[in-house]
Amino acid sequence: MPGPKAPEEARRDQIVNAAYAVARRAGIDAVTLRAVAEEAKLSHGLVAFYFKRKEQLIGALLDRVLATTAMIHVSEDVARLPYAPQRLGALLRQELRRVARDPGGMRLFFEYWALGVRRVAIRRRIGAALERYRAAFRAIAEEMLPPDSANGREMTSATLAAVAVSLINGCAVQALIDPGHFDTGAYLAAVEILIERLAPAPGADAARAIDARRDPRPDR
Amino acid sequence: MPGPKAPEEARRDQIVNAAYAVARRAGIDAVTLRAVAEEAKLSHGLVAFYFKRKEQLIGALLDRVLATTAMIHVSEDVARLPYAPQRLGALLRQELRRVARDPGGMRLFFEYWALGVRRVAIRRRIGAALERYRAAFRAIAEEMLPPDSANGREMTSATLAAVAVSLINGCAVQALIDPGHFDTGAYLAAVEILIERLAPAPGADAARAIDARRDPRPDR
DNA sequence: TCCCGTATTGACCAGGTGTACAATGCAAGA
DNA sequence: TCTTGCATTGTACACCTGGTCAATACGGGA
Repeated sequence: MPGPKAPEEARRDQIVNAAYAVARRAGIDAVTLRAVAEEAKLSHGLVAFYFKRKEQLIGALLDRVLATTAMIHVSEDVARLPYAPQRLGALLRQELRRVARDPGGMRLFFEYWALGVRRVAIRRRIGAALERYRAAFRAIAEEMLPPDSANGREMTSATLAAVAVSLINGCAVQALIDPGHFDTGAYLAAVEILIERLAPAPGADAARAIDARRDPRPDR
Repeated sequence: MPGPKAPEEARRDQIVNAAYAVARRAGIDAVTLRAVAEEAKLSHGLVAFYFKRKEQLIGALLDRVLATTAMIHVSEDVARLPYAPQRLGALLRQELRRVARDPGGMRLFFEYWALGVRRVAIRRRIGAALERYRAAFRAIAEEMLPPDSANGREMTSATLAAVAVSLINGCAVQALIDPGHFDTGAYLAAVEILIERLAPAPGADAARAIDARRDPRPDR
């Protein structure tokens, strides 16, 4: 099973790496066999040899894009926070920072999103990725909305997770298109206020202190 | 000003209409001079004659897309609502309904958004459209966040408007890619709960009951 | 009726695309 | 050393793109 097919797989990785570089630099439309081949210092014939159809190359590239934009990693520091609203806030803060730090990845994600509108295979994979993304928030949301039905009259963990994902993606849509007119720091502050309003946390200040220690104040 | 340049302008409209139809059916990539010409039952030479550069056709098409997706219309019914939170909720409901009723338009908007990432002219126009879109919400938000600084510690009308726009665009991103796993109705309900939590409207008994429980924020 | 100006057409071009494949290079085994 | 097998190359092809432009169709004055 774990055959030493290293060389062949390494070539494929090299090609996908090159495709990723091209896509970041000039967009998905610019990911042509020849452009990728030049980036990888190979002949375009070889690229076509390893990915029989261009669609396969685009699909392999999508793997990488989703891995870096729609994959959430709950760090130890975040998981240790005792109150769910704190964790939700910390996670939102983490993801919004990622968007601000690596806008290129998010741009690529949206380019694929638009592609997925017409191509079923891509659409399904993006839908699944978003579903996994929501699941990470849903786990936290379940703690925030306990059986106390008066608290969440119609609010379920699923919808709260969807709102959280909306806040991230919606911010990206606005911030990436004109960073000048969009204050991500203020946006994040507003989101945190919303969270407190939804489920006041006893130690909100503690959570802020932790984040402040790691990153002294976002721009202003 | 009302020059009888009707015929020439009518042709351009006809061409843009055809381009819009093609874009809705098959995406922006499919908007080629020949495809548009065929849709309009003209020769591709004529399309190229009226729009010297394809970029101009794409630009004219963007006008139409923005007019139907990033243009907000506050109806009389909504404007008559006495309390700002009510108007905010009604506006969000209206826009989310529009997204659900005409997904094609929103898809095109995002396709252009992705295009704008690389093309400055498009990016600027989309940025401006989003700014106008936010402005509509900002007007309402200003009423919701009066000089009562304790109410909105860091929350300004601008950021609240940005959050509202995020909720719409973020919902579209999730709902359009896999309508099966996304309950827009539940999402809207959650958003309305958030609004009540943020600024309880007189007459919303449930919201008041919750607030009575414990909401006065410990400042700082 | 002819005539003329303009709206319209269709052929043509240069460039770029994905794909196929014969021709090469090359390194390891006999 | 020669041979063999495979990774790699470059060429070729059919198609499509945006753009140009001479040739044409056509409709309304004279």
